[in-house]
Amino acid sequence: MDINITEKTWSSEIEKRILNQWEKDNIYEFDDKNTHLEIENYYVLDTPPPYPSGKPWHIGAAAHYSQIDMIARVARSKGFKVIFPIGIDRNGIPVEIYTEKKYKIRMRNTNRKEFLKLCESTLDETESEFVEILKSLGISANFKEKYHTDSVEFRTLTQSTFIELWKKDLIYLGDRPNNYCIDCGTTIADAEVSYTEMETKLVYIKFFLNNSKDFILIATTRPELLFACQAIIVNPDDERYREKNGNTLKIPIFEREVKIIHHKSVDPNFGSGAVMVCSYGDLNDVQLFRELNLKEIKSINPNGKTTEHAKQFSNLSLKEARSKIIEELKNKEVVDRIEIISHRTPICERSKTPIQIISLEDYYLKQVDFKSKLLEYSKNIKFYPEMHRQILINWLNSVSIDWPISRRRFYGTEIPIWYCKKCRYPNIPEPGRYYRPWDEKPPFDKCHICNNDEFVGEERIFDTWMDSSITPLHITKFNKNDKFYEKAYPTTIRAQGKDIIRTWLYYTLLRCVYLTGQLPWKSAWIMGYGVDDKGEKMSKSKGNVIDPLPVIKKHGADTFRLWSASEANLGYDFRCSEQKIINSQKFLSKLWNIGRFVSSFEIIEDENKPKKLNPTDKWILAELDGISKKCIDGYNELNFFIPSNTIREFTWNIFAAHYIELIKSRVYNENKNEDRNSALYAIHKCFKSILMLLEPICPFITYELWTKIYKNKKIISQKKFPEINNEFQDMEPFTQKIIKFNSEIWNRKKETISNITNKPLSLKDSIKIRIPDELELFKYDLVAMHNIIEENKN
RNA sequence: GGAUGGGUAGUCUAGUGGUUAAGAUACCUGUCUCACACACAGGUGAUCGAGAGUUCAAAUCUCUCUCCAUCCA
Repeated sequence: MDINITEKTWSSEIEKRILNQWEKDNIYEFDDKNTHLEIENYYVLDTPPPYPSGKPWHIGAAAHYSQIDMIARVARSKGFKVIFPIGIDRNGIPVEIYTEKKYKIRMRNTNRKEFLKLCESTLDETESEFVEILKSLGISANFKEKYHTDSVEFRTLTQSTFIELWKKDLIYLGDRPNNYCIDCGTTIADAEVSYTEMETKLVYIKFFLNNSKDFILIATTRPELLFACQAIIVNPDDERYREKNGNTLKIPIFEREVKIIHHKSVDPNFGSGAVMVCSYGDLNDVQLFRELNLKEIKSINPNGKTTEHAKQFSNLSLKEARSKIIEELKNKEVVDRIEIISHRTPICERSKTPIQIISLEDYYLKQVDFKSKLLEYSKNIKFYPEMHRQILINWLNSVSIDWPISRRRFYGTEIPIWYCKKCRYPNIPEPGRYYRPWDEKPPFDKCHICNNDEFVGEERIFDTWMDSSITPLHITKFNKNDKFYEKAYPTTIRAQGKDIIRTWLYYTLLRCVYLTGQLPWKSAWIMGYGVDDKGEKMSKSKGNVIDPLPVIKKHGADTFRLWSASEANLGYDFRCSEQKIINSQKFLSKLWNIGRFVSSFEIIEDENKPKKLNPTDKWILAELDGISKKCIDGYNELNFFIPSNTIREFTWNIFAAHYIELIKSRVYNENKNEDRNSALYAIHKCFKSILMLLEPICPFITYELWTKIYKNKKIISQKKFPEINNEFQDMEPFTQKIIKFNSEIWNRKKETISNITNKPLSLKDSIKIRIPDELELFKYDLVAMHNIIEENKN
């Protein structure tokens, strides 16, 4: 009866040793050789390639990856061969901005090759650290085949698939107004725009009716665009302006005439009820220019300066132009008043700069025409949880322009195009290798159109979503290993956060359906985000972001994983508080100590199951069946909230609190009789099941306890969930009765003051009480547990 | 303005028609009881956001309102 485990608490220090052991045993071997074509049941995960330069890392993201790993472990427990790739997303603006800051340089003033090198080394540094965190969390991904979205291989795929889409006539060059970030110097897609409330001046300007002293007031938040005004619109129902339709007004300073036009989109209650339409103040202006057939006046250059149309105010930054124009308006006494209002402003998601709308030539991928088809396709995706399907549907319904895919940046996959110097025709190379048109000669001699032999390489790169929208193709070896691709595609599941449904999920759907005619995945698992302790989203601007690194270091991976599982209900946001994390750690300690207790008794395996089981043991086995089913049901829904809380509740509040106390006298009994064996059988059966059920959530502690007590590595090599046979189902109703009776006795002892010690009775003191008839079956264990001296039945 | 999710003890979370609304944490009182003081036992604490309706029965279904979070105009 020795305790085999000496340490009194579970320490996360042990995790490092276990990780080494796993690496040595190569326990995820299949994952490493994922070209086993003879194996039938693949489970392919399409996981989010994390972007390594966003620091500090987000605690919600760490929880996210922990849970993705649980998906993989559940699949293994169900007997699937799991393909769990891990990619690192390295393309894009964040690393460029980070590098600019780090070296105090500007991208556009730096040699392109030099700049790319600096970005690469920045990424290498942060990546290795980042991968270590993922590994230390116990992520069972295939790190040996880790991929990078900026590798030659991946970029080849991005370019090849682009060329395929080009050949399908799905890409075109368009000169149209679009979201533009002055700071990043590039066009950006709607999906990359976010919004913030900003205080701004609402300027009331007098516009005079032609050659009269009558004027009407125009309220605008964009006075700097005055010179690009092409119309004034008013609501047709607005009494003030009903008569003015078709009249002309003179633009102050610039002395140009514009018409007043009725339009129902004007809110008469905002400002003065008269709105100037400029190219372009916002997306509404874009729509009005199209609808009213107005002639565009280019107001802002790509460098963020006013154009020559601004006359004496040209070549000024928007801020300068704004203040100078307001000043001049004041001088001319045409400013009626200025109000400060709070205004929802679109900003660049990456640089947080207000978005401008300007016209530039960019490449577009058609998507508007394909919307309804995608809606149809998406019906065949199973969503975990179902409620988040709506986010995709809403986004699909709101897509109104095609996807601009070209970016005027450096660190990304190059657009593989060479323009003929003579006829300007964009020549496209054959797919199959990685091209850098700004740095290399074209792989052809003559222009396809005019036979000229001089070319200019395209300098722009792709939107990074062009890379990450093909992860399902990359991981299934699309166009590389047809046999493997046939088996692995469509993948089993896409796991991601709900915040990137309109980007990553949507773009992947679009591109993969275009390229393969099939859905990229059978199901999509959508996680909510980690919010702060007040329930608000974490963001750098609010300053409430929690860095997971110190938390993981302090409490350990299993604690962190258990916390994440028991805090985050499927698809819902979850709060992050250290107190909750500490609670998870306490449970692991409890489990560890139950393990110490269990480990001190000999093991009776299933093949030696005693013929006759004691009722108490039957009862706990019945209870075990019940909670096993609940856990497995939760796992089937990929909702780790259910098993984590169910296991905790059972282990702590039933198994430890009641069952173990009930059987102590039998298992401590020196006589190795049948009753003792019955208890030993049941206690090990329960404990093994607890470990098996908890393994996907807490792989470290379950591995350690299993190998220590059961002296084999079955929990890893032969992973399975417990079988449920409902053998003793009729015992389940006793649970509440046993708990109630035990509680009664503990209460009674507490209320009774001992004559000897003058204190309440200790739990081991004897007590006179009558055992109710309904608990007659458990009499032996109850008497021993509470030291009951039975009262005679009258 | 629209969409989605939510409002349950001081705090967090479970609970989709049926006995005294569950758990965690915090707080209070005891106990070092041979696995565990990161523990054990006990206790205080909720008119289940507001109002109306359906029903024998509502935290749970319907409607209206209100507040919060997130996303989109």
